[in-house]
Amino acid sequence: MPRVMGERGDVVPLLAEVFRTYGFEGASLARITEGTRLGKGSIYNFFPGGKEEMAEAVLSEIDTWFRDQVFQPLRHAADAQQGVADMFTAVGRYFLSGRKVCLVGVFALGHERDRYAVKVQAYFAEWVQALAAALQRAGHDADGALALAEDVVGGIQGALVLARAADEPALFMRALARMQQRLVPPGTC
Amino acid sequence: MPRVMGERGDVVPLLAEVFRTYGFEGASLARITEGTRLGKGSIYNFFPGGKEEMAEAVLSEIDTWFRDQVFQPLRHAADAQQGVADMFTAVGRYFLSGRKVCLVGVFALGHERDRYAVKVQAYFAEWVQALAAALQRAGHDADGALALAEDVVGGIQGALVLARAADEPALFMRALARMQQRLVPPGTC
DNA sequence: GTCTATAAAGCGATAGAC
DNA sequence: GTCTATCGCTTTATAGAC
Repeated sequence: MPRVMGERGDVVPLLAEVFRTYGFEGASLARITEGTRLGKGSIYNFFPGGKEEMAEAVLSEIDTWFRDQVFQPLRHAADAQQGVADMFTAVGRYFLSGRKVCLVGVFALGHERDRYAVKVQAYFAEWVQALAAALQRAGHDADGALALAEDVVGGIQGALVLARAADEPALFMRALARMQQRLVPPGTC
Repeated sequence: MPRVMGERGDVVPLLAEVFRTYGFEGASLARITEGTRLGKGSIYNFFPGGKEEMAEAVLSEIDTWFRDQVFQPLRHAADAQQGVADMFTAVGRYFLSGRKVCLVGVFALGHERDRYAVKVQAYFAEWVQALAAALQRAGHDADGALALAEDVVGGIQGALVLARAADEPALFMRALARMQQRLVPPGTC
């Protein structure tokens, strides 16, 4: 059989884009078929569980990406300071310099939180924890590192809100730069 | 005719709650009638324009509340420092100490942003501007005040995301306290 | 694996009785 | 001003041809 086109994994990024654009309830099957260029039959062949399974797959892929590209580097970078800097670079790229929104954040604010509580909770908890560990290795005390990590992860989410509200992606990058500046001096004053 | 029950204005807060809980697309008329305890007939009597007009009314009420309770005090408080402190108090109360989400933030992240672009944009722009003005009156230079204002307004939105993701309202109040601490020393170091 | 056709339910909105 | 009944459309999901 000549596998004509993509596997299930190829569809997930397209699905993510649809969910990001319209939210879970707004992502109708009409919009999904349009965004994936796949018929309903194909979609349900890949995701027999329907929209719920699609969102689950999207969240899993996001989780994997952040674990590989952000959380693990934060935890295991030889130079903790550099690991934090790399996080800002990766995050700026991931959110397309402020033009892309965080789906987990969207789900967290909406009614979707209840259904995907575990994954939504784990995503932010792991991010804060990994960043706090890096900051501690860079010289901060435990309490200060945790507080700073919460500020930064929250600040990133808030900057995405503001950037999209103002339709001004540059606002996000400016906020990222300021947060990074706020972290670099561990013992300086 | 014995006016049995509420006027249009009494319905708006109930509508706001429904939109906050389910988002615009998720706020079906079934959920709206349940949340307002009004039949479809009554709803459409108050809001002939349907859901769109309902959301417009909700956004307008939010805008009015923040202008009266937050933006104007920030701009005209005799003591700018105290005006900023009052903002944190008002915001903490408004969002029920982190148990309530910001509808404008939800709309900003979602597809609703396009339809309500002007109001969403204006809400955050006015907030940042009013806070920056207060910070400048409190001793910050213009650029620093604007940057700090963006950090704080964004930080509030982000803290709401994190608090709801973790289902831990206290996280929001802790973030508020840290942001306030970051602002009070204008000339101290 | 991909499509079209279709079923059953829910949607926003309207009409008309009271 | 509030209700119930109903319209037409869209929704999710399934069935079956190819």
